[in-house]
Amino acid sequence: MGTALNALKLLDYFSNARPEIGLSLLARLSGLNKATALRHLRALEEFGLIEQNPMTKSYAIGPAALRLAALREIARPGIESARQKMQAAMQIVGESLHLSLLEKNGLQTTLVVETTQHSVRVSLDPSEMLPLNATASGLCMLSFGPAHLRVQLDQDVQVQFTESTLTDPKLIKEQVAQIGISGWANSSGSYEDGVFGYAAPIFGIDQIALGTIAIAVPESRATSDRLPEILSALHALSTDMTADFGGQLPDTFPTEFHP
Amino acid sequence: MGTALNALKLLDYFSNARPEIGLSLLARLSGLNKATALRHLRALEEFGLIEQNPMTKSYAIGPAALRLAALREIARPGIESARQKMQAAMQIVGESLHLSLLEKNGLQTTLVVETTQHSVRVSLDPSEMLPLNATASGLCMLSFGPAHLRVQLDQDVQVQFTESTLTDPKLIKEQVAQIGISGWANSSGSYEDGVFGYAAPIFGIDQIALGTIAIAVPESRATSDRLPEILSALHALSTDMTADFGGQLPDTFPTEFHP
DNA sequence: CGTTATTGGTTCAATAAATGAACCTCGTTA
DNA sequence: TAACGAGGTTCATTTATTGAACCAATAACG
Repeated sequence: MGTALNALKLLDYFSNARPEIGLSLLARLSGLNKATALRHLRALEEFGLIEQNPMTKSYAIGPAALRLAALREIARPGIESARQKMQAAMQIVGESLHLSLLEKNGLQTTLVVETTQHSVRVSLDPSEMLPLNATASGLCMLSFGPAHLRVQLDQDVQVQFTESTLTDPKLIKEQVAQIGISGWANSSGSYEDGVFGYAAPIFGIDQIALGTIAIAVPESRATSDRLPEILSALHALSTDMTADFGGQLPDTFPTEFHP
Repeated sequence: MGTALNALKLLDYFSNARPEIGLSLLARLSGLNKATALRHLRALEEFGLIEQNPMTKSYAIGPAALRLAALREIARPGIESARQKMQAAMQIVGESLHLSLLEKNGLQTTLVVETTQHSVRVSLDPSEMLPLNATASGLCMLSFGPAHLRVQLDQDVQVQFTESTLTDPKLIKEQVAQIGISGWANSSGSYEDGVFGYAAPIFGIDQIALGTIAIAVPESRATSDRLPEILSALHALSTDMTADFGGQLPDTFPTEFHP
């Protein structure tokens, strides 16, 4: 049921690591028949969501994506000013930032601003779904997001990404409780080795987190003396962006973050 | 033929003026049966390209648009730096800018940067297709774009938008020839009364324009003393953005724009 | 107030559209 | 040159899409 949806799902196979995909590979990845995949691609191409490289014959996301994003910005403003705030914060902190929003299927990285100040940087994939148990953003979301996320915690099996990934629901809940008090979350290589993350919530009108803002730092620069700077930037972004999205901070939310 | 495409076409009814649409209206606009429209909307919603406002029950473009735009930026970089350049130019010139790219169906406004310096400003709709005969961008595209556009000029009927819209193919061709020499195009209320436009081409690797960059000025500020400033900004954007998009200026392209 | 339109959404038989195995052609590789 | 995998096509079979009528709920109206 849902031909249109099946066609759209092809778009999910494009990612940072694989921005262009050929017909055969895409058919294999999606499990669809080549003919079906091709017909879907043609439909998407006609709309502009897919573009075929005339030389390589490979397919990539098309220009219509940009138009729709602009339209989205009109319907639900916030991203544009978020981008600017993140860019400004990036200049000060000198690290990559990413904004993630809670969507139907999970926590989606929506906006990435990479640092221009270091060649060793954390590079995030905007097509990625963030695991709640293994990332600072995810833990933050568990702590400040809708209750059903915490309920599901006991049901779902938590994936182990690295040695330091938390998978025991009990340990995760302890972390989450701690984050509820401090207001910010951090992760030390629990998703990817060598990547430290610091995240803070962005609240909706109902004082429940609708997304997170996070700073990702490579291990080599994740020294404790940089923490105050990072936390101060994070707190400012958290409060400012909550306001931008028309949300409201809970009364119990700390007025500043402490290490 | 093409269910997926029909579903996607629903997205085309969203615009600056109508960012949220209810089921019945959308069915009427698209000519689809309500049941069909609903099924399509549900499919799009599941993918995240559509989002339903739980209060008003109206539909709007969803968050997946942003994710796809980010993916597009990876596959075909350029927009992000284009945005920054346009923002910088906006600060200097103090007027709204828009980038339009030639897509399958015509010239699409892809990126809009509105001026923050004046309350009277030109506000563009990113979902709009620009008519080639009535806008500075369109004329510019006719002049520097692929040859088939000029061929079609004789076949298609040119729409008259205002009193000063050019509709005679002969007159249009004269204009286009002139633009080919000067390098930039302008329009004086030929699309919308009271809006002056100035546009310059952005070239692809084949030295054929793949898009245009334009500055839109309300009539009240479109005085001749501001022209040098506008043209200088336009020329810089034209050459810089051609480079950003991996393109090449034709050898005959002027090194600066003259009134 | 009762009436009338209009909204979002559902149902189900009729039908039109999607599907997939096999096939074709062409460029690479062994 | 033979084998392979690439992109793409064909067409009988099957499956999902379609749309008129219908329902419940809300808004508009005399």
